[in-house]
Amino acid sequence: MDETIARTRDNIVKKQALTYEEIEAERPYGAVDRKLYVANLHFNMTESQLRAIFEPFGPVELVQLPLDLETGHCKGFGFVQFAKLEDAKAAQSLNGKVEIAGRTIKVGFSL
DNA sequence: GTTGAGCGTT
Repeated sequence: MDETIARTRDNIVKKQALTYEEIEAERPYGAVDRKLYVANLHFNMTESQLRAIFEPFGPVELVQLPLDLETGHCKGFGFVQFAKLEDAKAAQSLNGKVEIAGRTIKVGFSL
């Protein structure tokens, strides 16, 4: 009986681990529901600049600016992930309203 | 050292 319990426990552990990996596989870029896609950025925009723009809405968990490994510059778009969904929704209102380095940024939820 | 719609390397 003890062995059965131990085996069941192991199965539960493995099941949880598998489920976690499945989640990771389905969400390779993290919490997409709390992440905003920010486009029309100036090419020398940096993560700290981007963070500074969105932080007033709430805690920013993650800022990503995919870099072109050839030039080392950002591709002109990025991602801002908030700790709370409500903050992300509030920050979405910046779409078309904020101009940085002469360019009006686009803000929308990540795909 | 340039460009300009779009959804990402870890």
